[in-house]
Amino acid sequence: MNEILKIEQKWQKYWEKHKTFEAKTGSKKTPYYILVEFPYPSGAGLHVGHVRSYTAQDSLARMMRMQGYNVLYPMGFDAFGAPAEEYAIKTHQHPKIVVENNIKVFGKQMKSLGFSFDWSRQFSTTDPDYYKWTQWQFLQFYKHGMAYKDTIPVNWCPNCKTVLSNEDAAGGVCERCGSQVEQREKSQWMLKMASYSEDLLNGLEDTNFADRVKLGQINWIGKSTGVEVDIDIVGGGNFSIFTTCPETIYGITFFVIAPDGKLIKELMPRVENKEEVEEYIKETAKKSNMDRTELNKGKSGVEVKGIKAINPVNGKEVPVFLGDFVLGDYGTGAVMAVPSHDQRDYEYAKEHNLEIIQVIDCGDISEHAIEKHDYMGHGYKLINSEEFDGMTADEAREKISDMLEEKGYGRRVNNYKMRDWIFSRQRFWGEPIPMIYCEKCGWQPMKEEDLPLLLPDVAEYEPTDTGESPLAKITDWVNTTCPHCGGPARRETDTMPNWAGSSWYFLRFMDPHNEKEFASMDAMKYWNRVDWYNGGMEHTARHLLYARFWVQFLYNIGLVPHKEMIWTRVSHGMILGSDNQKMSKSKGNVINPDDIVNEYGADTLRVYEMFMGDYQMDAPWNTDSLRGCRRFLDKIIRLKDKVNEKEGFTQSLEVLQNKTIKKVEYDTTHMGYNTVISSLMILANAYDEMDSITKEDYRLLLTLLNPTAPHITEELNEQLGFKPICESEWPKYDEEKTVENVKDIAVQVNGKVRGTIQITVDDNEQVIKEKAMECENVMKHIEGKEIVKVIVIKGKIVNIVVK
RNA sequence: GCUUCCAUGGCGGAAUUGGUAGACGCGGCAGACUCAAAAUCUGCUUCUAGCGAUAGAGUUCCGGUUCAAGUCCGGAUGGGAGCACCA
Repeated sequence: MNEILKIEQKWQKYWEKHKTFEAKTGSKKTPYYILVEFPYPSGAGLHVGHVRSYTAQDSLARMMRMQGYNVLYPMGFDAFGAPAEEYAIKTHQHPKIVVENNIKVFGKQMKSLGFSFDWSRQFSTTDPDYYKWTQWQFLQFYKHGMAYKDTIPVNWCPNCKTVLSNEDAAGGVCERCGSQVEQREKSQWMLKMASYSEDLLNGLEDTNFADRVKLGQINWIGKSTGVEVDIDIVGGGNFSIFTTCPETIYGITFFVIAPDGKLIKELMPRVENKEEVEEYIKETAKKSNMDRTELNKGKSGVEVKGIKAINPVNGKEVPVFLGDFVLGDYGTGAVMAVPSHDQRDYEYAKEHNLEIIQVIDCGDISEHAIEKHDYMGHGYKLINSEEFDGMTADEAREKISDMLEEKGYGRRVNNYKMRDWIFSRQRFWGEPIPMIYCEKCGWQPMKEEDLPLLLPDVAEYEPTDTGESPLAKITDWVNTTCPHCGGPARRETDTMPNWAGSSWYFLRFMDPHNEKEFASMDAMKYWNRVDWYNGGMEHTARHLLYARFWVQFLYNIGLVPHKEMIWTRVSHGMILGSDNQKMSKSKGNVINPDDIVNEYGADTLRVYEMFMGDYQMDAPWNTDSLRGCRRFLDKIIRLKDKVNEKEGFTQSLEVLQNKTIKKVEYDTTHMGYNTVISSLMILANAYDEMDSITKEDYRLLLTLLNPTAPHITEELNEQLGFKPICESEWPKYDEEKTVENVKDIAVQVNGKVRGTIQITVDDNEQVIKEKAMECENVMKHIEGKEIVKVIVIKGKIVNIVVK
């Protein structure tokens, strides 16, 4: 085994010394940018899951370089964030030191696996040279009115002691620690991401993302089309509601407004049951989102007495309720309730004994409401809806919307679930937000020339219960002067979320050492965009969405060449433990890549991870199967003994060789990594059956396997006396030689295989038919029967239909 | 509940996109080499019947389209993922 490690290290040193994988910006070769998500350098080290996607993209990168592309395959580290900070608190080290050490370990591990990264472009998001530009870009957001400070109820994680974005608190649970999130009113920096909803939706058309990735984003953006209707209050005043079902508007029997919204505050002076209403508002505020979902099997709420609202279409006066299922920050914070055709409204009406008016003739609703997708699909007609009676729901939907617009009662609008991006974190280990508060001048941006705003070196970085960042305690750092008036002022003490640095790192890789700009337009135009980006499915609604938003903004202010800078996005499946469970320390099913490299070699691990299954699906670890891959590489080594002195290729292997080149090329570019390996196993088996093979035969196999197993193939290639594979060209196949001259095909009778015949490429349909009829077993099955027709699919199959 | 993906031997998975289902690998069984073990090599390995040629069944289940369905269409069941009182 030591022999293998020696060989692997030898070639790793060779690549490093010869700068084999450094990409030259501006080279005349066709540029191609392959990206894998840069890792968070945790203390646990590299995971076998990293190895899977890095190897897959590495094999693509290595093949394409040999094909003459100028491949950019960079690597860096996303090192801001809570884990490093927590580890630092525990061990009383500065997070900077923790991160530096972890990065060293990760780098060493990656090098031991032979990934062909361009290490000259490496950086960490925590490098001041890098986060200077993250801060600079934040200032651009601010200067273009895209960043603002607002006091809103936000997701607060009591364990991590920080605010979380909606994306990080999906389901009311902290994404990092799993704690239940609380709602707290806090003043936060926000980025106006919601205003990009439509652009982010439309932009997907200019990408080649995998369907499941697109769908994930579409889902999260959550567009719904409907009508906003203005509702007058009896005795003056009004509010608006948003509905996606305007066709049911005649069925309104009450309205429900959000207890956490602004509307109820405005109405308060006119409310007759103030105490009751205020009590309900207080109770709601105490509940987290999760509680709201779980505790309300029944629908809680109180009537807002003294307030009656008017349905504009028929003048009907109905009561107004408070209900915590209505959210203050979605739509208008108020809804019309049509209990006959909405399950939630129905339950609320039952709970509070409210009137139910059926407006769509869809049969009995005494058990439950019949909802939109049912009545629309069935073409049911309207009733109790004045002049719209008798129209189908589909038709009425448009006609009623038209009417609302014509009469000025409302307008068609789109609503989105996606909110603005909560951009403040009350933690130490993040990019400081480069804003200064002055009593006289308010919030002021730092001067760009003063960036980077460095994190101070201090002894304490524990988060605080008060909801203030630990930076707030460092008065030397906090106290500064106002960039506008020069008077005394205080720095913002919150830091950015760790999604900030990763939102544009792929741009920096195009021009990583630029001191004047985050990346030059020339460099970005040369590399054009990320051609192929691999990452986890869990980043679809977060990192990838943030990154697209960030890039679209930069595009709109003229700083990047495309609105979408990422073309293809794919995601790999997880590697599970051998027990089919997610790998975790507590389950004891974690495989450490270092152990595998030491025992079997990096090439074996790489081949195994490519061979283990469908790249896009989860796959369980299996050490026996890994050993099988070691055996395969041993066979490759043994094949060297079969090499003879003859020139050129062996004639009888020609078709298989051409076919294999074609398949390896196609599969490598279509994520069929497992079948790349199996086709090479087939080729190796064919070689093994020969008495001897030529040097060229052998070198072909080594070259095709090289992208996946780069070390051992280089070594064997060198032993044959050839120049290194990584400096050679990829073999070309001849399409004509991928087809056998002679082939066995099946003959079916009535769709059942009854025999096989041998055909040649020259055989015409008539000849094939005759051969099929002469087949002994086929004759038995057609004897005495009437032949209805004979279907001949050239090169594939013959089917004889008989009666 | 909504959205979405998936279902093939003992296991991981192939199937040129409608054309011989089970490639390749793992595991298992039998054999060779060996004093023995490891390694390696050879053969078999979807199920049923048969010594065998062969025949029948078979890609979760039911139905349809087609000369031909793992693949396309409709329905059911089971499982994964995402969102979840979003009006």
